[in-house]
Amino acid sequence: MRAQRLDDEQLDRIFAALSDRTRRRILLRLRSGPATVTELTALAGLSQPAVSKHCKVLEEAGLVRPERDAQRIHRIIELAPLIRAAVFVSQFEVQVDARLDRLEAHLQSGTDEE
Amino acid sequence: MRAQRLDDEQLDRIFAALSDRTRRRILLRLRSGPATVTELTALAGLSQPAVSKHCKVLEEAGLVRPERDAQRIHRIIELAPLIRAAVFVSQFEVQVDARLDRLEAHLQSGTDEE
DNA sequence: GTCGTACATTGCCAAGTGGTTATAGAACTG
DNA sequence: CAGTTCTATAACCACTTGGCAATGTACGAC
Repeated sequence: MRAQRLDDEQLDRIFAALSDRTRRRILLRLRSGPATVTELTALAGLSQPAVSKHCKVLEEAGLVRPERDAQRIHRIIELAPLIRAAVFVSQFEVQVDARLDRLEAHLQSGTDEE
Repeated sequence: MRAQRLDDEQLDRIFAALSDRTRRRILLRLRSGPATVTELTALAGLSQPAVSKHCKVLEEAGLVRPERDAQRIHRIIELAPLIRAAVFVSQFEVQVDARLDRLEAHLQSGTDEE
């Protein structure tokens, strides 16, 4: 079935995008609103081209959308691929306790700026 | 913080393991019980060494555990890393409707054998 | 012991990844 | 216009990945 192929390719890109900690940090940052490559570069502690590359990977996975504002380009997080990932994982009947979620989320955001 | 490092490394491996469709198929297969490399090789349509490699990747991500039974080695799925992945995704407040879950899971397992 | 089966490991290759520096382009500023 | 800022692209590098065939190893059967 052809549709399955496309699905696989999407999940390939989504999980591959999530498999890099710099990209995960970028996504976590984008929860609190759009950011420019310059801002993300400061966060990542890498060169600007490196961050541009990461943004491109996130974009191709659909996790991020660019939006021009004059000479700045803001990256905006897109939740759809995260839902796809969550749906895949949910096939294993892994139920995450919502309270545990919030706890871990809090811990992680607390140690964000390592 | 050192703990964060370990966490990142784990998520790196988990998402990287999930980023390959062959490995995802293996995991989906293992939902219905342990399987040997030989069985998984038939499923994957790849060489036996290729499947062994995939199993090793899954093992290093903690997604799978080997268990000897005489000359056969059964792979057993481990849910803990999937929970870690789900917890990460849940930080984005992506809530997957449980009914939608089951629907998509059903569709995917229906088109499993390509 | 020898044979056969199941699996892992090795060696190889093409392609992809993640980083860098240097350069180019796009848009505002003066 | 020239200059500055923000971002993307190019070129390069070391390393990893995913596949293969060939070989090695571990175990049970005979």
